[in-house]
Amino acid sequence: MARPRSFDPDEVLDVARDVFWQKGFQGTSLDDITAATGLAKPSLYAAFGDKNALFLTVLDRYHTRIVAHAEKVINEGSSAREAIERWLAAFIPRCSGAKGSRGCLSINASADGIAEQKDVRTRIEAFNRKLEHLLRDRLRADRAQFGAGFDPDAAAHTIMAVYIGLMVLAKDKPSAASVRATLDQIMRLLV
Amino acid sequence: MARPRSFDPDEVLDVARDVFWQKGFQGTSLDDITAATGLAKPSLYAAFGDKNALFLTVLDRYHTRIVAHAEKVINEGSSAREAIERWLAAFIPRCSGAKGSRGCLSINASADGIAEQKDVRTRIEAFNRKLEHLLRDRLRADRAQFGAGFDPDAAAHTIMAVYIGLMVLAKDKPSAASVRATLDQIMRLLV
DNA sequence: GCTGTTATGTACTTATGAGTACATAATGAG
DNA sequence: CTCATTATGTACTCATAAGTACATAACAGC
Repeated sequence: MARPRSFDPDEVLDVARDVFWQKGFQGTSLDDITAATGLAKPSLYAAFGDKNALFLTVLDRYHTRIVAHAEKVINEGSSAREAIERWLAAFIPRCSGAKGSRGCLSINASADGIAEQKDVRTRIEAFNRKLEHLLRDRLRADRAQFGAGFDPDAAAHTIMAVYIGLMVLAKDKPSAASVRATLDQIMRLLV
Repeated sequence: MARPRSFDPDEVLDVARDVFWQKGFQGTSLDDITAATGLAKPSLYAAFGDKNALFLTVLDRYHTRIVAHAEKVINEGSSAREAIERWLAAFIPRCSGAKGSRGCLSINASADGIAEQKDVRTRIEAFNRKLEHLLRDRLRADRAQFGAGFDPDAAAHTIMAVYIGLMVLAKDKPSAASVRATLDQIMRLLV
């Protein structure tokens, strides 16, 4: 009924995500995004609103995908311990070597000034809470698989802290073995 | 021999540090700093160079102080375990409640775009490495205080990951009890 | 083809922020 | 007191980046 879009919004959002991921929200200019996507500013504004709204959309997609994956992996199989180990191990390639050096978009945003905005802060906190609850609920459900002194809630929170710490340390491009060794340490808490 | 400074550079650096700490490097304008310090831009430039150089000076001071404190506490007393616990416990007020919400200047900088600069990245990595080595060296020196399967290097790295993770999670203003519980989990690795 | 509608590209406005020129003020030396 | 020297405050320049006005292009329906 009128001129159609010349681009796929999903593809554009993925490209924008990569730019934000690498440069941070404040470090990214709209010109960076127009250059990466090939779109002109008016097209971006028409499709996604201003820079803030675009970032929120990107961040939501990022969160949604990670949560969906976690929801699946953490609840898979009969052993809570093995499920969580599989989930953590899957992050090794993402927080070691050159590929890891960009860290995690959400955690990067958390330190960026953008997180002063309520909208962003709320989303990041909800994301952290969601992951922690997935871990906690699985550990609680299979509480019987662990020893007497085991505390599912504290363990879940500690795994989150390590997960986040590794994502920050990822910027130093550690070896996969180094990350693996840290995960092994953490797994010692799940007994 | 000429007109003297009207301000104490150390005080100004502390104020500038607080502004950078709260708003991040990219989120801080020189006007923010002039407003907070009461100094005009030419005075800042004459005393500390440009925004970059000022930030590097601030960051170095921050790192130096934390390392000096760690060097003292971690090597104090006969028990490596207790020394490290004391060191970690001292951070509880800094990564819980309202006071914790600014996190750690160094870790914030790590996610800020400023860390793309070699100068900054190098300093942050050296700082992380230094803290980790203090932990590692103490654990190695008192290796005999721990069990057969204990791995000082892996333990040191894991403590660093948790430390960093807690500093990031600090922005969510967790309770001191929550942080304490996580430290208790980590201390279970030092046996 | 013609028309209404929506997308696109160019070129702008506007704001903000880094950095500086220059005139002035405050000191110590003589 | 006078001068050389260094600090300060005002007011600027210049670059960058967000957001937009407007003319034009591409489609659907008639």
